[in-house]
Amino acid sequence: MTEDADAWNDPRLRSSRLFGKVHRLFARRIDEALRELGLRFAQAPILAALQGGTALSQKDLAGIADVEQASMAQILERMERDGLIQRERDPDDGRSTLISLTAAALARLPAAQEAMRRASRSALAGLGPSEIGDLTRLLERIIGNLEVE
Amino acid sequence: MTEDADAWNDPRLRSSRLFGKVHRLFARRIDEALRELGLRFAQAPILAALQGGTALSQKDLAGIADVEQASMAQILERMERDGLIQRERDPDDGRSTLISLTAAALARLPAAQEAMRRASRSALAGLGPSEIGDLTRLLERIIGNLEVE
DNA sequence: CAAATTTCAGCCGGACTGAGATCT
DNA sequence: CAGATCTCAGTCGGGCTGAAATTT
Repeated sequence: MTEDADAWNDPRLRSSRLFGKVHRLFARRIDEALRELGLRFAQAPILAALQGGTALSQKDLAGIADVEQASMAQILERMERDGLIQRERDPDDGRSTLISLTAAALARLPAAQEAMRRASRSALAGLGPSEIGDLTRLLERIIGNLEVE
Repeated sequence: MTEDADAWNDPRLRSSRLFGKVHRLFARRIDEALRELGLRFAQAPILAALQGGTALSQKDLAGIADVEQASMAQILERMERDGLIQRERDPDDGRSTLISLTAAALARLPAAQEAMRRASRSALAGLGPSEIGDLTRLLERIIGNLEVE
């Protein structure tokens, strides 16, 4: 109740909190949908990239998922523990490991896709295609602002 | 390249990834702005709630910041370690602790506010007030969808 | 005493940084 | 040797569950 109390209510500052909240709730909703398949939201970009039996390096996957390599290493470690991926030494480059999905993971892909689509449809219920387009464009403009440093 | 490859590109599914990215980049930008003050983005709701010397319980702060109580306990633990808050037993309810900002934290509030406002202005550069309003409303509708079970 | 509230303790998954090891 | 790739260690901000302490 000091004289600058409402400066904390600047609309830009308020929106900064909303992104985290939407992200948390959205991820939780998708995780719930994937739980019975033994999969997680964070694994989605990997599943998509390696569908059909493709094999990629840890670095490639980090680039695709847009996370740091160390983060990707942790995710892959858990996926290996859970029998979703296998690693093999790259015959052409001894520094690198080639990662691919196991048969068990491949078999779950169609159901995973369907579960994720259902979850994201329910999250965005009531938003028309044009609103989703607007939202996506706004988010991408903000990302553009934040990626220049 | 299987026949369902483009199902991973559903606009709703793609947008689900954008929230996390915006949140990460936005939080990093604000953290950078606050670093010289020894503060963090996650502490902002606490700083706002306790400005002016208010004292609140851990549970109240968790509700205000919209995180679980256990998460708030960790944030407060770090803030106490860094000399930003002090705890005292609530005289009216022995189960509860009253948390308030130290003088050192109070002194940094105006600069922190200014740094956060500058950072969020740069993150949302090029977006007019009506676009920020649209964005906020869309985010709140999504949160509404995700909060009903 | 039983029930409710608050906090604490431990584990998990996801992300970052920075430093080191290993291979090209 | 320089550069690329991966590993390792530490930190952070979230989540969950279950136990302990204290009131009501």
